[in-house]
Amino acid sequence: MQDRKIRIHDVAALAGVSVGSVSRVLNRAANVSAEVREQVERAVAALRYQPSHAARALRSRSSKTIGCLFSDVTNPLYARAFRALEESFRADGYMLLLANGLNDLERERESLRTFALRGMDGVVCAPGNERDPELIGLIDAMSMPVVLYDREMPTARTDAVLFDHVSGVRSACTQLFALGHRRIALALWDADSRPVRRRTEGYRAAYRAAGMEPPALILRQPTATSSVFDDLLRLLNAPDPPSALIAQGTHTLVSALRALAHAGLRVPQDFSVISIGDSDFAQTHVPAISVLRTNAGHVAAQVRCMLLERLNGARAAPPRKVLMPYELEMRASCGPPAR
Amino acid sequence: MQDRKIRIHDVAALAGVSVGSVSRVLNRAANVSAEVREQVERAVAALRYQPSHAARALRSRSSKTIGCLFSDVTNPLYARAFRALEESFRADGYMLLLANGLNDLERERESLRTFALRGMDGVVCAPGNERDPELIGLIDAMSMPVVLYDREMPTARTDAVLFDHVSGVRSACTQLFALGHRRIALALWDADSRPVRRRTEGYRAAYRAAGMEPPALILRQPTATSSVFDDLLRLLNAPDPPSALIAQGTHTLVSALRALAHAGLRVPQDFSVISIGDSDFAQTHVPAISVLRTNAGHVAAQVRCMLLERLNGARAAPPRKVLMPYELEMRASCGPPAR
DNA sequence: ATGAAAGCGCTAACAG
DNA sequence: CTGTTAGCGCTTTCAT
Repeated sequence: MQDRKIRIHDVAALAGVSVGSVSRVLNRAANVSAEVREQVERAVAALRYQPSHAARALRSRSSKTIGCLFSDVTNPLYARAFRALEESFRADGYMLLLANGLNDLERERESLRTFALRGMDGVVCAPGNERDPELIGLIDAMSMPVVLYDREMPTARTDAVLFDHVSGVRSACTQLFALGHRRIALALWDADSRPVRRRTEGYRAAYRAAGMEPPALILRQPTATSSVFDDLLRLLNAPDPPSALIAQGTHTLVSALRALAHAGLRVPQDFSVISIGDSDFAQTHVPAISVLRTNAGHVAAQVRCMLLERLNGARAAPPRKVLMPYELEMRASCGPPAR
Repeated sequence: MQDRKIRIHDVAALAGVSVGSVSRVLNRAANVSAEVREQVERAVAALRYQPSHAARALRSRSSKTIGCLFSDVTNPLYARAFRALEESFRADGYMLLLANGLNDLERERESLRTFALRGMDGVVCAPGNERDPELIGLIDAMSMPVVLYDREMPTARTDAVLFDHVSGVRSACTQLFALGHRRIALALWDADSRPVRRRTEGYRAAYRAAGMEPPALILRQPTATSSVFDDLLRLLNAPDPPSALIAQGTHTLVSALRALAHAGLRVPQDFSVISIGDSDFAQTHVPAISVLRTNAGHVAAQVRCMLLERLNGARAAPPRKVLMPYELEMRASCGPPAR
């Protein structure tokens, strides 16, 4: 059985001090004599005292909990983000409530409402839809600080960490240009989301910066789990086929590799591949697949920093948007084009 | 801004009733006249009243929160489990606090302590180590109901949902026997965990039941992400090679497929493959890989049921262990052996 | 620096 | 069936 009946009062009694002093020792640790502190700590240890979280939350108006609203933890991107966030908030005594939005507006609204209701100290969220007015209104109305995770919402006056998709894709293209590639295919999901829009932007920017017209080699999948097999094969059999591919997501990557094998193309001798987003698969594939990836730890540290700053006073400061860089890790899947 | 100042008192005033009545309307909804209820509901709506979760938790001793301790959400198995649990508890107003144990004993202990401290109404956990005495002690000492997720802990007197690894692997073997296979390799991680032990057991049982001696075709990887490439290749080049493989985890599966391709074996014409655990990869691979899988939704429903039953009185009932069946979904990766 | 006392907002026990 | 009241366990003034 848990020692569920030991209250701060008992500790005070055993230590021979007042409950106020015990509370002071437990919390800010200022204005307490060394003597009292020691007595209290001894009593706490002896009784195995554990302060009641609920009482604390009620009185201090802080639940020491961060609400996370992601579309789906089953997506490794968010699973890693969650793990990193948990890690970065752990030392501060925060725990994370996780809710899956599943791209369902009503669900996302409900989760946000629940977060408000439960008095989350902060919220990090990545809604499926960046433009729903009700969702924006809800976020703007949140009384606790919110950080948007790679989302930009029209009028939401909140902080955001944004992945630098433009530079990421641009540098991948530039890298491939340097190897001699001129026709690079880009496979994305067809969602009208910031990441997809920005990646397209980076792709075009790279071509323009290199003095070329962006080619019509962008493949758009309807969902994250649809195959690019047929589409890529068509491109490969058309005149003037691509010699390289930048593919978003493991799923796309796998089906693309299958299409390449089917077409009799070897990686990297005949065709180069870069994946957006790292995975065990990309790492252990033979040849290992080059990837464009963000550092979940860095991103989480940034989120933590923004949230804690707001919590420590800067509630009304203007919203900040921080751009997180992509790293391009070149592995064996890239080489000069065949010829 | 959130309407953070509206208290139950305000609602009572507006509705012209007492706070007690408001509370009754909000909660059990018994012993309230239709008239009062309507007044209260009107007032709640008008004021957009949201009861304070902290106050509720403090007074009613229920946080409406379930703690989940999994080794790593980054593992799709647990990500899916979490999502299913969230779904099954949502309707009851529970939210889930998720902690990653990362197979680190100290971390797991700390998470469990935090769960206790924060007054979780229930806990579902899958510790990395099933035998650590301190962890067992901690779990036994939890004051709220705990459900072990595919773990068996020596003396922990808690409920558990257990996957039926024995029957699962046995049926996979039997299925392969029926196709004509006699030499089936089994690739597992080398963890001394219940799942691994049970799978081995099922494998042996299948052979014995078929009147054969279990062959020395079990491969053990040190970690979940190590490759089986070399080991499988060695087996394939040895005398009397296997004609089928049952592989645990996507990682193992991928490296195994690579080894098969390397050895010039086609799936399923020359070699059959069954994966333990489903994945996008298994589904979209060509040929699609047969899988042994559990239904996360059913499992979650079972967990919910066990937890709620305890919460509704049966606190002291003897611990129950429920075996969850594996489903064998045969896909294109299996066929009769070559010859 | 410390103690006493006043709540935080709600539920539950008890009157009526 | 409804109102009143006493806390849940803690933090935080306010005196001292």
